[in-house]
Amino acid sequence: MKKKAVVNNTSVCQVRMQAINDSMSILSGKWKFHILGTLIEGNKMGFMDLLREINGIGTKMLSKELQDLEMNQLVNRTVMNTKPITVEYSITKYGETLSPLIDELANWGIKYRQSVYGKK
Amino acid sequence: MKKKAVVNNTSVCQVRMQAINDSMSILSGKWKFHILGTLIEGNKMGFMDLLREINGIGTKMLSKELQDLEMNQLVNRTVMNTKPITVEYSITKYGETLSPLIDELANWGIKYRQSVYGKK
DNA sequence: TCACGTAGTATCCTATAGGAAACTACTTCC
DNA sequence: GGAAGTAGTTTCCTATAGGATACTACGTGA
Repeated sequence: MKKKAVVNNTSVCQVRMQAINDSMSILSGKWKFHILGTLIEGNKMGFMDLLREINGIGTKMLSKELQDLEMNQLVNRTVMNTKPITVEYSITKYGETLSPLIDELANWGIKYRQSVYGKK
Repeated sequence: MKKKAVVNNTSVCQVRMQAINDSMSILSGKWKFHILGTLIEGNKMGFMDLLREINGIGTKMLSKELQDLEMNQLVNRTVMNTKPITVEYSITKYGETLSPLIDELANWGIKYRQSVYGKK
């Protein structure tokens, strides 16, 4: 039996792997999907709105993750010149392209839970 | 201006958040998507095949992640009674339900890369 | 007998992710 | 003047993810 060559270490597979790495590096961490998901369905939210809406997140993480997402053009941050200064976060058009991915992730999780606890 | 109540802290949103948490806890880590993706397109692979195919992974991580995935019924591990003992890893029917998610992730990453470096 | 291929385990180490809590700074309401 | 709401920043701490390396154990072919 001869040494089996590496099956598919070029072109398509490598591009795919790289693509998955790219996606993961941008969407990594415990909170990105939650933040994006929340902004997708409730557009225009303040920092405190997000903090209340996303169960368990703290100010440090929210702040840091929002900066990451802004840097990657997935969310907009607009400072409003209101009486007490407020900030509006919203999803960008580009961020909206993540909608199917997030839906897929959520739906898979729901199906998973059903398969574990039995559907009722 | 009255205190704004929490917008949506029940039912739908909470279920969605929980679902995303479920998915993420199962698919967490640097390598799960790569392993699953590789097994989806190249069914029946040995440990060493995977090690060679997945660029950058080491034996410890591969072993650990495969155990996780097996525990969650996403991959099958079958010990073959061949001359030198070999092991066959393959994706389960249940694991295949992740195919659209992985495709979505990969395609998004590809589009992202194009948008950053310009399409050529 | 020794190198090589199979399939992992075990050990050690480090970087970072992420939580808790306190603090800043500004404004408005009471 | 003080509480409370806005939007964060800073500091400190710890758990864990993950890499590198070495090792086990078994069988085969030269």
